[in-house]
Amino acid sequence: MPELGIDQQVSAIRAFNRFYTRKIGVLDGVASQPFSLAEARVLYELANRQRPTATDIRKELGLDAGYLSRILRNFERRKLLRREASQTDERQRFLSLTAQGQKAFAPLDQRSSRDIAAMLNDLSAGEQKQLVQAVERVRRLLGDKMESKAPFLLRFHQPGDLGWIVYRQAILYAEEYGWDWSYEALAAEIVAQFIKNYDPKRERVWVAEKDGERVGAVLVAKESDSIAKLRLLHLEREARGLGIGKRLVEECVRFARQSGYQKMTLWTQSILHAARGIYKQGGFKVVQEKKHQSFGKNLTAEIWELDLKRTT
Amino acid sequence: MPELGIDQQVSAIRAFNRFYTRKIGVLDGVASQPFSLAEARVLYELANRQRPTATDIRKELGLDAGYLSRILRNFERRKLLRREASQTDERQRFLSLTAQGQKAFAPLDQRSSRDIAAMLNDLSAGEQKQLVQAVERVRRLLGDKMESKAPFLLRFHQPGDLGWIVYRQAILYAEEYGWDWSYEALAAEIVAQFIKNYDPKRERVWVAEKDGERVGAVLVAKESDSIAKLRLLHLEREARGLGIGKRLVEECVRFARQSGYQKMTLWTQSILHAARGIYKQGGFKVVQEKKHQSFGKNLTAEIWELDLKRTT
DNA sequence: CAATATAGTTGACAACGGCAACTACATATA
DNA sequence: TATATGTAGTTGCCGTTGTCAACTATATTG
Repeated sequence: MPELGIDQQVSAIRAFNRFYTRKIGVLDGVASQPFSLAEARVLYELANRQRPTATDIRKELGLDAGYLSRILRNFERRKLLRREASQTDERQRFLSLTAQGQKAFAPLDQRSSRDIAAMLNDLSAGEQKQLVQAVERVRRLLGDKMESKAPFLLRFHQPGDLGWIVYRQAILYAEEYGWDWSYEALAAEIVAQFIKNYDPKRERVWVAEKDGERVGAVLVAKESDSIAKLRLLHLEREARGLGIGKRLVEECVRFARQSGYQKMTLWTQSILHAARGIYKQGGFKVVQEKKHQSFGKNLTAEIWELDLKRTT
Repeated sequence: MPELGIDQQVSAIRAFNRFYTRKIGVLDGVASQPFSLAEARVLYELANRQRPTATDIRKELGLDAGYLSRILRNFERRKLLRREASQTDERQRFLSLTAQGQKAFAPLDQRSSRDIAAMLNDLSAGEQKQLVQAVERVRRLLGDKMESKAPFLLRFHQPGDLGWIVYRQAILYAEEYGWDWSYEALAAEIVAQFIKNYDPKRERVWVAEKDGERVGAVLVAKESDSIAKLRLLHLEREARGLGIGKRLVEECVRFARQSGYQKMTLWTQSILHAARGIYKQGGFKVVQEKKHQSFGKNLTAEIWELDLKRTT
């Protein structure tokens, strides 16, 4: 990939800022007639909070206190706003929209939604999804802690998932541990064998998704009639520490029990600390260790096992 | 994937707009002291165009003509701006920054760059790349025709590329033709075999990138000492029609000739019209056809060949 | 209790920015 | 060639937006 220098990155971001500033300007439709931009923003806050104080809004929007005071007085005069004195602090007053205020906000809100819907409508379904994912990625990268509605979701596999697993594992282990292409070969081989002999009743893939993007996966393969093998567990960096790995392994164990296996086994490397922690937590025990040279590094391989008959 | 309704998409975009508006506000540092927002924007345009007229700027920024006129007069009074009468049209005057104007613009520009650089600096290298890619994707989706500096770029393979090929092919053919998971099995198998027996001198992978993202790939595998096999050619939808497929195949043919193969062969399906067109253009000929049932569909497979000794 | 901080208000005032009338030149039409 | 229409840019008018600082009233701190 042609590495971009920091300057090029900066100018890419600046270009985006100019572009998007204009885009938003167009979407705002030169501010919604009866309200100035600042008023519209205040209105939005009033509509989307429960009984804020003036200071809450001032801090959120970074407005001048005097200016805000006048905007609010104006709203009150127009009977859009109600102010109720606080019991605990007589300086502050709780703000809320009146029914009339709600009514005034609605079209403004709808217009904005309609404009955006129209914009989305020019895109195909796939592009829409890409757009939403891209903007959410930007927000997440720039540190907006979005309370993702669902923290994460597990599902069975879909077309492309197994290729994705090879793709991501190869990159992850190359970046983090410097493993060479032979690891990708191994992963591809495992996946190819898995699909070719796929037994839906006794084998399964789980993919973890967060905000619509794949963030991890694992698969259970049949080693023998009584032994299940857990393979290719991995989590994307941004999804670690959320308990997703634990859930994936738990699902595997549950499935293996249900499918009548006696034992579950897995093969891993001693340096994969995060994964090891998860296995340990899941009740697996190391039963064998072996130094070897693979993937361009000196490694210590480990075989772990879990007895599925015992209820831990 | 949990399909988002249009409403959820709209609200995701709106949330982003609010978030990003604030972000840009912060980056602008409450407008750069000696200039108002509008002035700063005008200054930016003046600095980044060669001899625009007032109307050019007015249209670009959507400013009121009177307002702009005053801003420009103000700049001229401050000796930041030079206006030269046009020969061809005596109504208009060409605008350009004086040396002093450049000097006034520089810190403003630097500040903006510095702020963005600082923001980027809080991210890891990988995250920076993701951010740039995400904003560029947004721009592209929203129809900003960015003259991508390089239309596209071909490179050899890196970790993850082969997994990526399986991943994307499986999804593409599932979406476009409804092929089932057995195609993914085949692709994974091909890739696994390819890596396992990889012969750097006589085998090769090309990946096409556009704006830093993979958009297509192909590989040349050794069928026998004298026969090369072209495999797994594909292009992402957004990269079609740009001549990338043609380039990929040309590279394959060139490489195969250079590596001493006598003949190049490939296997494809009659319904893959786009790919077929590229093969035909590359001089390949169909030498065999066969109906078969695979990937959950009734298909007609074709074997194509190209004699590498003839110079077409 | 005095000192200090916080919530919110008010007046003064500079700047922003939209509108419309206007000049000067250019282009189309007959 | 005369006339109409269009475009580039300027100017005055004027309401709106938004900043600053002074001020009141209540809370908090030590």
